[in-house]
Amino acid sequence: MHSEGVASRSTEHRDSARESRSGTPQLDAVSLAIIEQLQEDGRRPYAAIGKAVGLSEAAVRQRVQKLLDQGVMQIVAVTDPLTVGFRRQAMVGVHVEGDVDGVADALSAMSEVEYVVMTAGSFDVLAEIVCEDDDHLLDVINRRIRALPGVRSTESFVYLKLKKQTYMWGTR
Amino acid sequence: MHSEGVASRSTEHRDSARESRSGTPQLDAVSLAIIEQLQEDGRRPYAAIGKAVGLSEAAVRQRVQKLLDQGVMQIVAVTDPLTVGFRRQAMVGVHVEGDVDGVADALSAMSEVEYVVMTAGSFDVLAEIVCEDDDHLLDVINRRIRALPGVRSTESFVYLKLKKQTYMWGTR
DNA sequence: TTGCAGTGTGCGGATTTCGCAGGACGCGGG
DNA sequence: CCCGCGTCCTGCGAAATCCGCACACTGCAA
Repeated sequence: MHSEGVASRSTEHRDSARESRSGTPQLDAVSLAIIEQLQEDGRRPYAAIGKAVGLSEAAVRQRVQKLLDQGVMQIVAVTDPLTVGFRRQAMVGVHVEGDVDGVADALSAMSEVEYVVMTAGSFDVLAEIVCEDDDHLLDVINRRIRALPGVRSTESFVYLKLKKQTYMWGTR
Repeated sequence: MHSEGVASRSTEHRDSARESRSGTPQLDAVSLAIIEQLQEDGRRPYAAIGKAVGLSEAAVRQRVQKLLDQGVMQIVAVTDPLTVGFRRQAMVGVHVEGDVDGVADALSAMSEVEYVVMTAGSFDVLAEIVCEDDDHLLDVINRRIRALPGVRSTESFVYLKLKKQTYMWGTR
C-alpha cells in the first residue's frame, strides 16, 4: 500500500548528499514532493500529504516544521496588492557601483520593499516595492533608494496590472 | 471582550462599498485583517484569526473560503527556486508594439512563466521565468517569447541571488 | 408585509494536529 | 566488534481544529 511512494529511502543517504556553495542544506526528493503539495494548497492536511509522498503524518509534520525553521519555505497568503486595494506598486532596476551586496541588503531592510534580487544584466539589483500612494512611491525611490551609497542610478516600472502570479515550479 | 475588534460592522454597508474598475469585489476592513493574519502564517487556525479580527471561527472560515474562491488570495508555500535546487531563473523585460494585453496573456500561458505584470516604463511587460537550466532558459526567451507577435525586443536579467521575499504589505 | 440573499453564530461530530515514547539505521570511538 | 549518539520514522492517545448545518439577523426589493 505504500508502494507508490516517491522515494525508496532505504538505499540512499539522505543528508550526506551534495550541498551547494551556500549554507542551505540540499533537499531530497521527498521534501521536494512535500513542497509541491503545499504549493498547490498551503493548508493541505499532513495526513493527505503523507499519503501522496509515502510518509506518515508525523513524519510529514516534522519535515514541514524543519523546512519552515530553516527558512527554506514559508506558508503564506499571497494577493495582488493592486487588486486588494489602493496602493502603488513598482519594480525598480538599480545600477550599482561598488558593493552590490551592501545595496541589496539596504534595500532589503526597507519595509516597502517586498522583493530584492541580484541579477546579471544591465541592472545589478531588482527591487519590487509596495507603497500607499504616488507620494510615498516617489519618496521611497527618489529620497531613500537613490540616496544609498553605491547607487549610481535607477529606473522604475510602475505596475499597471498584474496578469499572473503562481508558485508551482515543482508541478509541471 | 469583543471590544478590540477591527471593525464595528454594525453601521457600515459591507458590499455596497466602492468597486474598482475591474470586476474584483472590494474588501472591507475585516477581510483585510484576515488576509494580514494569513500573510504572517498561512496555517493559522480560524479560531485564532477570529479572535484577532473579532469574528467567530465559522465566519472567518466562510470569508477565507470566499476569498480563495474569488481568487483574491491564495494560500501557498513559497520558496526560492534557486535555493531549493538546480534551475535558472530570470526576469525578462519586454518591449511590445500593439496589443500589450495579448502579449501578457501569451506569456501567462507559458508554464515556465511564474509572474507577469504590465508596467509603465521603458518596458511594457515584465515576466519572471523559472527554468531547468541554461538551455531551457535560452529556449524560452529566444525561441518562444521573442517569437510572440507584437514583441519588438526583450532584455533579460538572470537571477544570481534572491535577497528578500515577503508578502506582508498589510502589516507595517 | 413577505420573500430572498448574504452573513454571522453556536453546536456537535469527524478530522487534524500535537507531543511523546519507542524502533530502525548509519556512523564513529573504544 | 559493539556501544553510544544523532537522525528520522512510526504509532499512539489527548487536545485542538475543521466542517457542515440549523437558525437568527439585516437590508433590499417585489
